Amino acid sequence: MEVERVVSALSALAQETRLQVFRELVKEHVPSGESCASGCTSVGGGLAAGELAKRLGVSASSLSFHLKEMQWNELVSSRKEGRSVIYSANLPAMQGLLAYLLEDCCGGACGAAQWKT
Amino acid sequence: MEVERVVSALSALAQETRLQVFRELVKEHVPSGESCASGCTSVGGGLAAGELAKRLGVSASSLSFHLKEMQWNELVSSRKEGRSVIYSANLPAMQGLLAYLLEDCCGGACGAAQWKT
DNA sequence: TTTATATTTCAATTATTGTTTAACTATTGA
DNA sequence: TCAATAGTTAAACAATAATTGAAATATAAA
Repeated sequence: MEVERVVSALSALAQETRLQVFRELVKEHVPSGESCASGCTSVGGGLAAGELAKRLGVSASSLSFHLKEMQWNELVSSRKEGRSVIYSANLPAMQGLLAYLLEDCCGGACGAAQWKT
Repeated sequence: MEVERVVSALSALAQETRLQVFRELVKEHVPSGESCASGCTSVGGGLAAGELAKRLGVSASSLSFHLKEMQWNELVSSRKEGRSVIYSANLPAMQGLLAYLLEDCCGGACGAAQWKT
């Protein structure tokens, strides 16, 4: 991963609303392959933009701005469902970012911290 | 770690010059307890502000601005040596940040990614 | 259809960041 | 002491980023 992309991805997380968005979406994540329990409303996991806005207490348009930023950086992806847009966390992207920081910014120097598998 | 501090630390890394500074400093890191090889100029590891500025090709004052930001976020620390100020990476802080992201932002969901010890 | 809901887009505005230049402080060495 | 070196600070400016409110788009429901 080149420094420029890393900086961009970090910027996408370095903002209160966006970090909260990511945390909410991780909570709602449903591992691919697994089906969710009965009563589950959003097949495939994720949250509608409106639900996110409600939970975080931000305006729809402000949230939309932030989601766009995160999507550009591939931290989240979206799908349309009815009249909602469901956003979900892109965990592999986060893994990639963490792997870079661990390897390139902690290096061998960060003895205790290792990436397992 | 509370979200606010995490956002602040991420912001400190989410900038080209500052990320490069951190990478340079990690390269120059000398694990505490270990002494460096003969010919080693900077006992304790780290780099002088001027040397950093030269390597990254930024002005002294601009670098100083960025170093202050990083120091505020405890990503680097400094000591005075003669008329130089030697900066070094604060790896435990980086570890803490990565631990937070791994646990709170990848959660159980980030199956493959684990923090070892 | 018409109306209501969900979300995005745009323009205007405000707030936050980063760069530059010049002045300032501290330390060393002639 | 005086000049040179190493860094920091502060003010002015430029560039980016975030919020707001209104208008636009798309889908669903009456």
